[in-house]
Amino acid sequence: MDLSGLNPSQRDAVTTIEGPLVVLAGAGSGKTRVITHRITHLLELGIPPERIVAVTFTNKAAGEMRERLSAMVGRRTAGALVLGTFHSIGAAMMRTDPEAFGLDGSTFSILDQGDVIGLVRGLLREHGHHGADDRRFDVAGVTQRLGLWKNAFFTAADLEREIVDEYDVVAASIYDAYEDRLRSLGAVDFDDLVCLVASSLRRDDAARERWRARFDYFLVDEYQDTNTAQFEMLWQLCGPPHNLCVVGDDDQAIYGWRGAKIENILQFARRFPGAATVKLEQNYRSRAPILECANAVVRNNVQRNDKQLLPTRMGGEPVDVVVAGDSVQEAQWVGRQIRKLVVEDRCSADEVAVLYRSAAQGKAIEEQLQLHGIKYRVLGGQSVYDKKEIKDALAYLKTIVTPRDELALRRALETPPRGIGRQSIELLKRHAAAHRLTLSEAVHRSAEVTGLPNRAQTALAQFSAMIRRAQGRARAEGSAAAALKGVLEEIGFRDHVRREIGSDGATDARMSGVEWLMGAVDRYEQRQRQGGKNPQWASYFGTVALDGSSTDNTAEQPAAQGEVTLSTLHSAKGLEWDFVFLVGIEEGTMPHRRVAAPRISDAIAGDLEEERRLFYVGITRARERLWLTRGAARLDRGRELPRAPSRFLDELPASAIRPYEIAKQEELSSDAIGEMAAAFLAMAKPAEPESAPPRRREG
DNA sequence: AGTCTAATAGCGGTT
DNA sequence: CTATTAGACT
Repeated sequence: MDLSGLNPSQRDAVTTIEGPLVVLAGAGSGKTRVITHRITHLLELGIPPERIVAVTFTNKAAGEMRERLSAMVGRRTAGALVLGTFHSIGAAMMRTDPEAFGLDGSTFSILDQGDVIGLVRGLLREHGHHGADDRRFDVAGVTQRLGLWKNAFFTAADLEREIVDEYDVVAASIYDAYEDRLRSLGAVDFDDLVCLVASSLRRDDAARERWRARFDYFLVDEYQDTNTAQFEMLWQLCGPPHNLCVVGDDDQAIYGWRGAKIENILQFARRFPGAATVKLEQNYRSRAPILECANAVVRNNVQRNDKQLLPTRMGGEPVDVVVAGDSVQEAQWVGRQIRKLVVEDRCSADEVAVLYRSAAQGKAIEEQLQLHGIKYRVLGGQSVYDKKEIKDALAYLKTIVTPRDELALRRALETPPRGIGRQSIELLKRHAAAHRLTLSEAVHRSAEVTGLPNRAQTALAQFSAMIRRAQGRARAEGSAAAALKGVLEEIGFRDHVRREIGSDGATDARMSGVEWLMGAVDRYEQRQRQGGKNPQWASYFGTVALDGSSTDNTAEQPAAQGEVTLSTLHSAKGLEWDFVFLVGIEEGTMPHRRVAAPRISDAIAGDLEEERRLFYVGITRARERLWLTRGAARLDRGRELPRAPSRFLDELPASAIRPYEIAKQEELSSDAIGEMAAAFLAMAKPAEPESAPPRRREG
């Protein structure tokens, strides 16, 4: 093992193999190198790859790590590592050994957030909570509570201590019913993928021993963002001698709102007595002024391990603190700076990022980049799989290949509207229950169901025949993708989408998303068949449900060269760029205003220290230069309201920053030039992808 | 049952 | 301004 490229602390982190170890890895301290070297080291010691478990925060990170390791130890070995998120590893365990985790078989479906909200809405109705139909009632406030309680392993009896507000009351009243409904649907939610593993292993000695015997070494990245259930899963899986290495940074804990416990990393040594600690404080990423800002900001937090980022890259420009007249001007200014960097200074667009607190802020920047003809990609925000048209199309595919998926079938029956409404589905369900049939079987025998309106009867017969044909075709041609395509054409899916959203341009954009989906399905299917296997649809849909990273249609294509990155601060964790713009550094946005003004639907109140860490994460993404921008006013519900600078700006050291005020004059003249240039480019070479807008704006 | 219109309340982050 | 939804209408 060549350790010459590592500093002494990094070497310790790589070579301390036996027993518990916590690596406190400051931003930019070479954490990724440490992790890949550590795994390589384990493999060189002769540990079989399938006995090493490495947990990452996202599936994307897992993919990148596998890629990196492939280059170091070969594709075969890297492919054999148990590498993924807590959720994906849990899902894999549950498919391997479903009985151990209280499941009927390996074909369970995984519900995403949207599915869960729909299911809970139904339960609330059934339980007579008509308040849930009140538009001010936030169903997500209930699902959030259900998830947090489940992750804390509360029983219904434990809940009495938890109830303090009306959302607690509502959530508690359906706590058990929710679980029952999941099981009766043969479904699990995201939390179950971790919780069922943890609680089953805790309860079942045989299963615990069986699973413990499979793995020897554990590594968890981003440990500061793990929750109680994830800790428990880890605790159950890695028995003594606790060969567990966790890597993280308490200053970058930003998922408290979803139940993550910063205490997991702060008190690691208490939970694992005798644990070794390694601190990585040398920063190899950012210029000194950027680190000065980062250190000065995060020092204001109380709940943290005291540490500093020590610069190794001296010199560099001060951090620019920029104020614009309003948010539009801010976006225009950022757009122009990026054009200067990318077009005039010929910097690679890959080295530029615009980061913001909430996903919606990206839109204004997108518009500006389109104006300048600069390509970009968007991280964070809604996943493609959360979009309605994608979920609808997927529901048809599931109806064809996994007809037992009741939620999907119901969705397919209702879209597009064909005279089969909630009432008819209720009748079908009752018939199914009475005759011990699945809903799908009841649909195919709808003639036997009494009480259905004529219109529904006809529609059901048609639907049934169509699905049967599609299933036959999928089998005969070996292509479910082709069968799906046929069905979508048959039901006039395109017209349905157009009806739902109105405009033609937007319809094109959405349909290209649907086509992308069919392509992805087809690729999966062909890959499986070439390998001589049949497609494992339940597992494929599980992967899809867990893949939140794909936020645009090009996700599966090789990364195009030269794209500016737009990202939420949460999604930017772990990434870095030469040039970073942090926009909207205003009170109410950063820190978010829900910290100061919480809602009763919030299951976890906002946390100012967490907001500060988020700001810190943003600052430490930058290698060469950093701009912190804000508007003195911002459009709020159609009204322009004044905005105060973020309190975090006051925490920056004067010696490391350079204030700048955008002049009205500058904004007007340069913008006009920008527009002319963009228009000229678009006209001069309309077919050239370089100058064409990368993403269609809708409408 | 499904469609259309009008009103209204909302603008955190994600596996 | 926008997405969402309640309620009237076909």
